[in-house]
Amino acid sequence: MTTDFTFKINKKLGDETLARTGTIVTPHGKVQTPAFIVVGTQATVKAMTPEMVKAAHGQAVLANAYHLYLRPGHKLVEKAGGLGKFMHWDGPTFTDSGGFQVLSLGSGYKKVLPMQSGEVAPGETAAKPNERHAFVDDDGVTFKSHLDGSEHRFTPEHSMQVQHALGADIIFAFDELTSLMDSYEYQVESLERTHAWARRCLHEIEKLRKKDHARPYQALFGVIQGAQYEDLRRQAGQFMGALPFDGYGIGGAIEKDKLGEIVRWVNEELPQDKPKHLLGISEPDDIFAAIENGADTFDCVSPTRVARNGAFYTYEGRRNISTAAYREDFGPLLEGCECYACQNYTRAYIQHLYKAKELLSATLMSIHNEHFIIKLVDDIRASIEAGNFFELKETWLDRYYGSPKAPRSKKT
RNA sequence: GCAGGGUUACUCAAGCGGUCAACGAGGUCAGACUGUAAAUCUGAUGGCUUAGCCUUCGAAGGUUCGAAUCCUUCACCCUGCA
Repeated sequence: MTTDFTFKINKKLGDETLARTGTIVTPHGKVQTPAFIVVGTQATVKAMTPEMVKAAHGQAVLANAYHLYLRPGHKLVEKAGGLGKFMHWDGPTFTDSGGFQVLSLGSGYKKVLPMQSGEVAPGETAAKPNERHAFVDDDGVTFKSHLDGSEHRFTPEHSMQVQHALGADIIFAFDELTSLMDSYEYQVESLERTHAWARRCLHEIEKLRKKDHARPYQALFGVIQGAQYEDLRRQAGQFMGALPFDGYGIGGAIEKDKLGEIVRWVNEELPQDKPKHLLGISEPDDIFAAIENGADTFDCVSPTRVARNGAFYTYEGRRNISTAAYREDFGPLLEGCECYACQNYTRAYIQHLYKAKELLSATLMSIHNEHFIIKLVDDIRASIEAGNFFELKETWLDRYYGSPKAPRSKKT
């Protein structure tokens, strides 16, 4: 079995930061980092074809093991020739482990993913047992399917088997994602569990790699948890850093104000020569903060979700297309933008599509938003190469968050 | 001409003596969305000097402590019978 997965650092910004550029090589192609990885949970980037994703300069796509296990089934995807072949995406692919659903269907059920600390009694979790769809124990997680209520069990071994069948180039260890609403005591307990699971994932993937040695190598990324606590994050970085993962995910409950710090804590403990993926983040200020502190890749549902719900990115902040001001605006979503939507359609037309609930508005807005965030990360990569990262950061963020009417991202 | 039914806010539509500035839906306006239970959710939607006040339920008059709700007349619409 050959390890056709490598990561090479191309350029470090300097000694004062952890920012760097690099190249991840996978069996399905390269990813130039920093890179924004487009999310396609159910083996589709919602409202977009893979060709559109490519045209928006998407380098890789991330799908979800939990969703594909439930439907259409990981075995079916395997029969189809794997995730990429199944969805007609020939570039690099990632899969998430189902760990996020431990939170979204469990502790954080109906609470989304709060980016601020809450107050919960010691030992408590955010959601009460009777209001959740996922139940964690030391061995794994029992889910009630959001599709039909049927019961399913995910263990670290099972997540590896599912992700192995899906066949993505980069897969994630099964972790427990906690909420900032959970108590410190619970975070400690959960972290121990995630670490025990990490070892089991490594063990299982080794078995699977040996069994199917002819298959392309799947890189396994361990996930760093520890919520908003420096001691836990550093401890997690040390523990996971000592294990033979191909890269690392930085996940879980991240307090927005501390995002840069948290990424730094973790990256100061982890081996420098491994790629770091920050899970589920794409707000511009967060991206700058994360890259400055050593994150190499990101993924996030936000660009497409927000697009479907009528918001689009501009250099002056995020705007809602439905607003009356755009009714007779015959300019593009963003002046000068090179995406397909901006090259061919007007705000007035897209507003009409959105208000008429026409599917095409989701497509056009998604194309624009993905293009915008991908380009932001691409521009940041170029600025690191050129040595003007901090100039870009200052002017870009000032314009985005400082412009009138721009909705400032929540600071609480 | 006779008999019956109807007219409520931008639209549709509840209400049938006080708890009604008036349910609900749509529309409109604004906002949120960070490893997707999300093409979803939240708020506002008569006016104002907004913990209160003022003006509204086809029009005018009346009954009543009190009327969108009851009575009278008028206007317009619908359905039968002539």
